Amino acid sequence: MRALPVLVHVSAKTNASRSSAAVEDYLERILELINTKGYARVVDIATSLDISQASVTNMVQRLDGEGLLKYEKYRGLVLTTAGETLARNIARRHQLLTDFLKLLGVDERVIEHDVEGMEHHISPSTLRAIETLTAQLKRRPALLARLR
Amino acid sequence: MRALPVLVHVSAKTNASRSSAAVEDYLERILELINTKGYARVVDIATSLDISQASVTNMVQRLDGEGLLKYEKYRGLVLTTAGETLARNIARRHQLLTDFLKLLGVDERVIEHDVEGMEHHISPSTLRAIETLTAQLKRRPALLARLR
DNA sequence: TAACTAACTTAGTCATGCCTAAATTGGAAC
DNA sequence: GTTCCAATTTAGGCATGACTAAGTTAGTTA
Ligand SMILES: [Mn+2]
Ligand SMILES: [Mn+2]
Ligand SMILES: [Mn+2]
Ligand SMILES: [Mn+2]
Repeated sequence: MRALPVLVHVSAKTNASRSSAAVEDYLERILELINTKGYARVVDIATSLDISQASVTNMVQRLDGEGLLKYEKYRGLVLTTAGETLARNIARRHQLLTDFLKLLGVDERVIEHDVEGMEHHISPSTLRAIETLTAQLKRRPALLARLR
Repeated sequence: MRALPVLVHVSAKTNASRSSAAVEDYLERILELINTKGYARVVDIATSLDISQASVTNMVQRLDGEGLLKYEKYRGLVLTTAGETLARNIARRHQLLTDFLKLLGVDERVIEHDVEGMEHHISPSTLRAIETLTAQLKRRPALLARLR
């Protein structure tokens, strides 16, 4: 009689590891479209992200495969709970960074650009730190004035 | 007699456009190695960035092609003026972000990780804003204490 | 000086994401 | 019910940047 395997699951199913910046950008924009238009069609996502429709179709199918949204060919899509959680999370980072840089007086266009990249590299503890700082700064007009 | 071409140079030579995060990481590390060990060999860069030697050789040849460093096969490399400028620039962003997050009391390991990603998305004006903020915060111990 | 070997390069492959061009689909208009 | 066409999907490519495996090089050592 042979010994039973000790480890049955080494890793459940190539666990959703870490989301890439691209995945976060798609999810964030999809949630935003759903919140403002009520739905997110391939053409909307493509226009909004300035990416070809073909690329969007491709990514949407991939996100479906990863369980971040449910997609029906030629029809439409809805975020799953997992997808919406990720979307809200990246949206929060985007918003916080934007608020923070606005407080510092950085130009809107630059903020847009920089935040779009930085948001993908903010750990929870860094997020909290900047959140706290932002809150404190907001009640110190004197200091804020000196920052510009 | 045919008409002469009107546009000889549409774009000098696919100008060094914008450096990728990878290029910046390589240049930053190369400069750091040169400053601490006096030279940067392929094996050093590979170990330091935790990337295979083959990948480093590949990138080093590419950076040579882009005029960011001079490379002699099997021998060694030196940064060009353009390469060193870029290297110092990314190093500065890295340092500033690190200082800033340290001030906020973020854990060293987290800082390392986040800065390594964020540093590639900081425009000059955002850099200046955080620089100013950091300087002001440094002379406000009371406020800093409240941030932790 | 001949052998050894760490460092290096080359060759071939892969994943991620993006593109254009060429079908396909399905709802709206006639 | 057909036709039309915008939206969508598929097919085929390309750039970036990483990997492993298989050579090559050159400096050290015996
Ligand atoms: Mn983004
Ligand atoms: Mn965003
Ligand atoms: Mn980096
Ligand atoms: Mn760095």
